[in-house]
Amino acid sequence: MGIAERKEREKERRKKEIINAAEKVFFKLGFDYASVEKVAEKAELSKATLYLYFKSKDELYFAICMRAQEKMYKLIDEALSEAKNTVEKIESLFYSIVEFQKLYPDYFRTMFHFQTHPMAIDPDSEMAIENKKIDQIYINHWITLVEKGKKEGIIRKDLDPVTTVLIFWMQLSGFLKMYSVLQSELDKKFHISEERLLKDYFKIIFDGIKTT
Amino acid sequence: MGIAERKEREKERRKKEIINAAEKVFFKLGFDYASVEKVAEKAELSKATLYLYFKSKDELYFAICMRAQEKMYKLIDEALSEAKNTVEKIESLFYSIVEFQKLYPDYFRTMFHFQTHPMAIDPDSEMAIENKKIDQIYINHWITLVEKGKKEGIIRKDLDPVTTVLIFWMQLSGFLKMYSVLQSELDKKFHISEERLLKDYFKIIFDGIKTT
DNA sequence: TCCATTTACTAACCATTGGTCAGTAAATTA
DNA sequence: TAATTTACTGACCAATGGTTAGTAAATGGA
Repeated sequence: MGIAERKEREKERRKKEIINAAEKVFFKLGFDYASVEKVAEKAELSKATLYLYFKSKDELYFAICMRAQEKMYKLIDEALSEAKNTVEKIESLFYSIVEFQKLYPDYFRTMFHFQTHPMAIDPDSEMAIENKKIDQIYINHWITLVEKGKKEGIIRKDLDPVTTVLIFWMQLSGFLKMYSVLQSELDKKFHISEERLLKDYFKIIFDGIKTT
Repeated sequence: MGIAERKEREKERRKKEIINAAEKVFFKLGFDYASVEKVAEKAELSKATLYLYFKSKDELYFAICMRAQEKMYKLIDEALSEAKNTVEKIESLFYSIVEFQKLYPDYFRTMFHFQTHPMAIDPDSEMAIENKKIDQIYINHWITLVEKGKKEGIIRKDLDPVTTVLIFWMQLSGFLKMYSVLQSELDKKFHISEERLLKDYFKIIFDGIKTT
């Protein structure tokens, strides 16, 4: 039955084309000001057709979030694989997330917006489950990294690994969100260079986590 | 000319009544799902009347932000006035902002949303100028606090005060935003208590800033 | 007191939005 | 060739942020 498979492939391709168009529109206008109609135009389809492939504007947005997640974790994997020891691994985890925001500011913005805005995504949908699973894998990965750091005497003994990872993530993504907003006026308004800010931030975080 | 003054007072009162109504609606539904029509209903006025007092939905929202700012700075002032020395002052600055999010989660949400979403507010409007001025006063206040901390040997010499204050604010407000989102699932999903999280966060920040 | 003007307000409207549905033309199947 | 399924769309709906033309009452001057 080659036809069914071809149709399946074509359906997937169309879906990707729609996400490509959505990316362009959402990145340009942001979630609030982007319209489904504009995405449809960019995809050269009618709006009604988009709703055959995605249940809602939120779900369309979520599809982009999944691409963002993929990009970020890929970047992290690359950085971690190059690190020689636990210290380097923890440090490069930090830097690769910073790098993610710098390389793909639109993807970062999309991800953060999703994390901080309650959206009407079916939590039992295939996409949502896949998304959560991948997150969980990485979180566990980082927790073992912190545990290793504690054993090796790199990280303070009085810090709980789960709590530390959570704080690390909350604070870093929150910081980067603020960073992405302020970035343009950093020099003009505060006379601070980007490098200086990131360097000092790094110092503050790590000398807090490290054993002294 | 008592009439003009009475009219002026009544205008101000009406404006406050509208902000009160707006607060209720925005807090309940969030910026995106709140409608100007609903605010008008709550204020027992027509929508068109609201637009005589506020240029746009964004400006209405901004009025609530200013109340939020007021509340926060008031809380900070109280905490700082009770602190006995520089260490206590810096610590209580941290805690009072945390306290602000806990006491007035809606105001915090409003403030953060405004800070991270580009809004169509006239930057030359009276409100916007007033807002920026107050911010500037407090930022300068904190910078001198960090400078004092450096002189007294409490804060590391290699940190630039301006950068440090900026990092402190970006990271803390970002962290609290994530905290407000995750709060409800903290125990369920990560088996972490709020106190533990905040305590460890405090530890991580401060042992990074302090001289060792 | 009478009349012109200003003030405070609104009903009705507009363009745009996210989302729906009845229907169609082409591909597939039997 | 006829029936069915697939992929798609035009036209519609309710709700939204924002505007406009107009009204009724309060005010001020004669």
